Amino acid sequence: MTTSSVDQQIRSRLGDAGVRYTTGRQRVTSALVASDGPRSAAELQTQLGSAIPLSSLYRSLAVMASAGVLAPHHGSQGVTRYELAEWLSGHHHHLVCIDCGSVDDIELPDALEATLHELVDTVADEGHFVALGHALEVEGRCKACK
Amino acid sequence: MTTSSVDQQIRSRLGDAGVRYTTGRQRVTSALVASDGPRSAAELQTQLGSAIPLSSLYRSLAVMASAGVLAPHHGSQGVTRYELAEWLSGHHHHLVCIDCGSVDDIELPDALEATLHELVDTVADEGHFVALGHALEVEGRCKACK
DNA sequence: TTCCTTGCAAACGATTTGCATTGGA
DNA sequence: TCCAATGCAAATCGTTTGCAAGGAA
Repeated sequence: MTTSSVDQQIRSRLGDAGVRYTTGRQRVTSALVASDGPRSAAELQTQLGSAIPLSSLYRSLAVMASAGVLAPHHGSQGVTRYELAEWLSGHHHHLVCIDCGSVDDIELPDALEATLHELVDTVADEGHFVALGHALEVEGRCKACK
Repeated sequence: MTTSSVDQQIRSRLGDAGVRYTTGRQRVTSALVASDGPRSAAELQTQLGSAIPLSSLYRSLAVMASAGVLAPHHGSQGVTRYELAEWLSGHHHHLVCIDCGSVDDIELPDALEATLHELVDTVADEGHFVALGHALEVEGRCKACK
C-alpha cells in the first residue's frame, strides 16, 4: 500500500465530505500508512517529530474519522487509537497487549473470515441488532512484554 | 446463574487475594449478575440507586478486577465497563452499539468457538505473541438506536 | 489494635472547546 | 475574499489518589 494511492482516495473522500486535505492531515495519513496498527494522538505526535499540537491532531483525527477514512480503537487507560478505515487498508484484526496496550494488525485466513462473517449476521439478527462490522481481538502479551 | 453461587466463588477468590468482600462489593456483584453486558462505574451507580460514591465504586472495581473476578471492557469516550470474569459467567462475546456505546453479551455456537480458538493460537504464534484470550466484537446499532 | 475500606475533595490525564489568527480555494 | 483549519490556553470528563474517619478480624 503506497501513501500516494491512499492519499488520492482520502483526498477524494474528504472532498466529498466538504473538508480540506491539509498538510497536517496528510502527515497523519503518512504516519498511519507507515504503522502496523492503530496509533493514538500522542503516539502520532511523537512519530511525526515535527511539533504538531495535540489539539490539532485530535481535530484532524475526529474530522477524518467522521468522514469515514479513519477508524477508532478504544484501548486501556482511556486511550483512543486510530487506523485507516478498512476500505483503505483491508479487513483485519488485532493483537492487543494487555501489558503495554500496543496493538498489531493480523489477517485471518479467508475460510475463517467467511465463517465469521456469516455467523456475525446470524447472531446479530437474533439480538435485533444491525451488524455493521466485526472485530476480533486477540489478547495477550506482545513480543516486548512477553 | 444465581447471585448466591457467584457470591460464594467471589468471596473465596477475594479471600485468597487478601481483600474483603464488603457490602459495597457485594452490591457491585449483584448489579453485574443482573446485567446483560458490561457496566461502567456511572451506570452501576445509577443501577444501584443507593448513593455509593464513584470513588468507592472505582476502587471496588479495580480491586475486584485485579483479583480476577471482574474483566474490563474499554469503550468509546474513554469509558471502561466491567463484567464478571469468564470463569464466573462463561465465555461469550459482545454486541457493541456504535451510537450509544452499550454492550450486550452473546454466545457463539461451540463449533465456531472451537475454530476461533484454534485459529487464535496459530495466528498468535506467527506474531510471536502469547495469546491469553480472545474477544469478538460485533459492531452496529442496538435495538434502541437502530 | 491492626489493616482494609470508605468518603470527600483535590489531583490527573486524555480529550475537547473558545477564540483569535492563519491559510487555502 | 471567505470559510475552514490551526494554535494556544482554558475547560471537560472519566478516573485516580491523599488523607482522615469507619469497620471488621
